[in-house]
Amino acid sequence: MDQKVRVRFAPSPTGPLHIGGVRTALYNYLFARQHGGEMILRIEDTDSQRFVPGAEEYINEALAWLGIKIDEGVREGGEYGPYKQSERRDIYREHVKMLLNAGKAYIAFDTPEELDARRESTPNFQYDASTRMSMRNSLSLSADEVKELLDNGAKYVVRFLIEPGRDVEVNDLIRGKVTINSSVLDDKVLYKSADDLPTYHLANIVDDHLMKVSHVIRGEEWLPSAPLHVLLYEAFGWVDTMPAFVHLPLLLKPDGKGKLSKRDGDRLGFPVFPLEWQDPKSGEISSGYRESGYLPEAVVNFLALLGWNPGDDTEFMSMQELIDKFSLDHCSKSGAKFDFEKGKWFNHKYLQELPDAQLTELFKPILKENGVEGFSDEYIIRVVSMVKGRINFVKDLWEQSRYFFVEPTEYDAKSVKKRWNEGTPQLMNELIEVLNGIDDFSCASVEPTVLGWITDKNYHMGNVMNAFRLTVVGECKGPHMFDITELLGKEETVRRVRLGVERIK
RNA sequence: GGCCCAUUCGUCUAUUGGUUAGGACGCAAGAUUUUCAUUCUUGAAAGAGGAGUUCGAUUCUCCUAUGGGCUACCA
Repeated sequence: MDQKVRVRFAPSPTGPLHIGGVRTALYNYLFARQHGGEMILRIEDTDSQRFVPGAEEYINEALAWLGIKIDEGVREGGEYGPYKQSERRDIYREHVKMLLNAGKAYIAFDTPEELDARRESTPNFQYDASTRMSMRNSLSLSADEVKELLDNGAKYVVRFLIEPGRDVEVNDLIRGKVTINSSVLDDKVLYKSADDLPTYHLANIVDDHLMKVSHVIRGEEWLPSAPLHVLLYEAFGWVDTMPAFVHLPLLLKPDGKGKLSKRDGDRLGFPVFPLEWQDPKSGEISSGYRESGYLPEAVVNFLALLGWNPGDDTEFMSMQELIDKFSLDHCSKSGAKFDFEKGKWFNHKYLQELPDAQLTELFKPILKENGVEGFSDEYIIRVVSMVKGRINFVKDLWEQSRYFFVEPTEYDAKSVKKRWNEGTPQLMNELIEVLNGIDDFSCASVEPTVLGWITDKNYHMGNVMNAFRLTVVGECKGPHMFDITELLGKEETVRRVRLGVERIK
């Protein structure tokens, strides 16, 4: 690569960053890091109508949480700023003027209402070479008329003049050559006088050029307008430094039709946003991966594999490994359905890798929420090490281990029916005596004693042990029984067996 | 409707003209166990359809079908 790699992630602050956007950011980041290049975060706030307060902060926080580091941006600074499009108005005005003076763009006065009316009356209406002379613009109107409208402060837009009948080629690094005829393109609005802002297309091209972007890596939804962008580079005379285009396949709904959207999360019960988000207007809350107990490393790993693979069977990769292995050659061309189950599995695996002490720190706030206090770190760490194998999320820790902190108040009906019969209370009373006779309550000491008692009396191992478990845990599940009793201690264990005898019917 | 992109197990994907079409999630069965889970082993499961090109196509070309995207003074 003769040119320094510079990529950009350019979200618009119209809401929380979507998980598909996160993946685009991630691929940009991996590509930049691998090539020793730079990553720019540009805020594309050219739609004053859809601006949502808090969205920009959300984007920063989400990327930081995931470990996607930005080199240049609104907060980071850089020599090609400002990095927020609403602060680049002068630049855009100047470039619009360049196009206008060169005769590559023109001024149009048609109001939104007029355009709607035209679309209504003409099927498949398109503002292009075939129709522009019947509209109200600087091409169809006389110079005097145009001047008068302008002098009177009429609202206008600037449209790109597209020559029909030309095959425009876009060279996409994932898809290869994509050709489209310019006749199917319309004279896109480049600038609106109403808010003195450009539209995406103009701002995008001007900024990418000025910011010396080498690779435009973005979602596939931009592929149809890529030829327009190529034409814009031509119109400005920037073809020599035009960036390479990469259009990533989309993330699709898990259950069928369309691309993954905001609503799918709540409908299907998984987050589509990295962080929890509360809509400032409606107050509606959308769940986030962070709040749902996902580890950022797991989210990154899982997301990286949705549309890319390392070319072998490797599945677990740290950010650094992803950076080393990433390649556009191994990006897939087709959309990927979002498989939430696999995401869960990734989190499970990453949770197992986490040191117990660290998991414990994540668990503590949840304990507090459930009103549990006064247990030592050492105790919690031992609990965590015992039950972590059965969790997918940090929050699962509570359900899997609550009996270590509070006595059971209910006993699982199914287990009671299966494991508790008339003779059981008597059996448990005997067990209490056996337990009372043991001084050293470690697993190594209690286990042989209790098992020996069962064998000597010729009792049924399964019946006794399951009933025992029922009184201590509340249901027939959990780690090795004598590991539980060791941690609970003699007094508490005996107390629970007694309570069980009283309560279970 | 028009234009563009795509199409391998249910899902994510490997295989870039010659493979018993591989792996992972999920699912099922078995092993282990005093329980549940973990874990381990095994299993079922795929190249959309039709024409070409070729000695040979999942792989190349075309058509059809299906899916997706775009078609705003949104990005």
